[in-house]
Amino acid sequence: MAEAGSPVGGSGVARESRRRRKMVWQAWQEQALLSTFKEKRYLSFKERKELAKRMGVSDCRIRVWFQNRRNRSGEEGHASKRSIRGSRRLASPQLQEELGSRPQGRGLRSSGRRPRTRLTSLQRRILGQAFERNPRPGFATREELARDTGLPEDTIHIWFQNRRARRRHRRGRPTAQDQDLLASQGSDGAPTGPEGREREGAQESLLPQEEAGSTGMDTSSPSDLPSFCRESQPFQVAQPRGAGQQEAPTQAGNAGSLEPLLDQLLDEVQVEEPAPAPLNLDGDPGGRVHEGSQKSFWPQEEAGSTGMDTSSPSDSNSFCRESFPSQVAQPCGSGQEDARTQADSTGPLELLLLDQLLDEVQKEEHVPVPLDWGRNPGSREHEGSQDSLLPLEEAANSGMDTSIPSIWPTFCRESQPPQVAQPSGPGQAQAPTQGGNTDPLELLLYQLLDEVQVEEHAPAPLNWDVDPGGRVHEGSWESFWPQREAGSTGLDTSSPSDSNSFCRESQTSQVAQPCGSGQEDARTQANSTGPLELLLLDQLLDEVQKEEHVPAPLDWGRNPGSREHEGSQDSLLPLEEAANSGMDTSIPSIWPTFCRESQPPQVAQPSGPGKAQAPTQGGNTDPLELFLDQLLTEVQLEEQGPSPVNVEETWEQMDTTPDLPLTPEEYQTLLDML
DNA sequence: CCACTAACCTAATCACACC
DNA sequence: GGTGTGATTAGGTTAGTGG
Repeated sequence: MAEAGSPVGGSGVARESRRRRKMVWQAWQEQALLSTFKEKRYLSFKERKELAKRMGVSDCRIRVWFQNRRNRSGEEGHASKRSIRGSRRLASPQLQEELGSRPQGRGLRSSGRRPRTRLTSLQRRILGQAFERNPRPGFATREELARDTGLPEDTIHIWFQNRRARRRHRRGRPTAQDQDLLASQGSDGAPTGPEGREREGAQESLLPQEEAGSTGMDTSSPSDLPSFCRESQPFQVAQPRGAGQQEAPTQAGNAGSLEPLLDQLLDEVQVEEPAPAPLNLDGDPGGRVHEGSQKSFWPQEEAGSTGMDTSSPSDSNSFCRESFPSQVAQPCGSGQEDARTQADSTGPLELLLLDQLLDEVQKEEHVPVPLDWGRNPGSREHEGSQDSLLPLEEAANSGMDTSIPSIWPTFCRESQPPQVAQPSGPGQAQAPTQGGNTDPLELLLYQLLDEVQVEEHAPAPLNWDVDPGGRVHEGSWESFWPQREAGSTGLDTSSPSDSNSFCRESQTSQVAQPCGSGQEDARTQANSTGPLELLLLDQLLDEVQKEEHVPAPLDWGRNPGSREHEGSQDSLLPLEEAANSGMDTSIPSIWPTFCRESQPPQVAQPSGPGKAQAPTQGGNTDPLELFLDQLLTEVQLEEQGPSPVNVEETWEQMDTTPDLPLTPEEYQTLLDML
């Protein structure tokens, strides 16, 4: 979501955090929050959603803010927040009720709560498996799961909280043995605090044998090695402390009977595959956690070397750290660690077989087991929350574009405002095929690009009305409530249903947030899920488009320079400046880049490399492919050694392709950019 | 270093669906 | 009514940021 607030963490190369990027409220936002808080200390789900929508942030931010605010303003009418544990409850509902500040009093009416999410078996399975791997997923992992399941990240978060709580509850307090063990590890039994947390994580992680045993497994088997061992996660040692171990995978068991067994089996299959990244000792199996791992960042230099704009404001680091959903299809699993290790180590077939086995055991009939559903969310489309997902048919009946590639889950399509989800938008995936191009590389390129685009360009309609003209960012609280203003701009301000909105929300974070852990995600995923060529060629297309003064909306997902304007108000590019930079400013600035994208760029595209946007008519001797291959080769050669590209020679070759009217100078420029 | 505070945690509880 | 589980709460901790 294009949150109107700004992220913090712009200074220097900050570490990637397992946490959601910290929000820095703008003055007007804070004013809005305070004002609302004065009136109501508790917001119903709808109110929260509404406020979030108006403020251009996700509602979980609102929830957290109110949570913290209540917690810190106890003196305003509450018993001290420092009240002892036992009396904790006295300060809550009843007191709130007395104060009359809680809307529903005891027992929130259903209308005041988020509609209960009904998880499908598949979603449960996904989450369950993720939980097995890591009961405390970090933000990035939760985002991954959110994408995989089609659930809001917030819901994922809550699910994990509940799951942990219930597991603890079922296990009961640590046994004397456990306590002895813990004591031997220097724990003091406190449930919280740095040591407490660490120990708690250890506690969870030290129980698997017991659980494995309870499932009837041979606990002496090497396969019982905790997942953190298999994942080379010495979190008990390497994890500094506190939340640092949140991502540390534990192999705490599933309370179920057969499921853990099968999950374990799945793990073993994975273990048999190539060894997991052993270098990631920072608690992130795939280097995703970024806890001290330089590699896990999107290094400026790397970005620069790819031609990305690395001159972005200091904030760029932080906004890049933001949630970043991997724009490219992710492998299944709990998180990015899967994206890197599991993706490599677990074949879809294995997942399929095991999933099927799981299905049979669970007698979950009629649940389609997608082949590598992690990469093909389309299979999951119908698996989403019943409350929140709009059935495809319904979406189609409502006039929505349902032809968007299956990579985009239903909730995404749902969020595509009709005026946005036009054929030429993300749906460009069809363009090449419509053009009759049968070139496999190009088709692949288009396909992958479109899938990436579709994910990257998920619209955040909820928030556009917040800032139709960028005014919201000017800090006027008075002008903040935007509904009517948005309406006056002609934007669709019709309030979506709650379920829709929170679905959209789950995705907006994927959209507007440029690229978060993301930047590297985009890159690594591109690397991991697509051919290397994709990245290079994609970049090339970007540059060509820029060169030709064609905005490259398709790629802002990989181009922080352009994506910045989606996020914080600090990074909004004035129209003027945008115009000067060659951007298409004929479209209202509020309309995200991908909207401009819907103005068929492929039509306006001149010939040449830029025509990659449009299907070529050629056959196997497709000039685009020749051209791109040539460039790719040259780029690779250039990377390998100092041997300069022979422009003239290349040009001669290119010259044989009638559709590439680049001059040698232009071509050289192109190469330079690469 | 310290204050501030968003993000996160646990524990308890509510609310609702399902049996 | 019991159970399971998603959602919410209070109260506390963690960690990033800025003074």
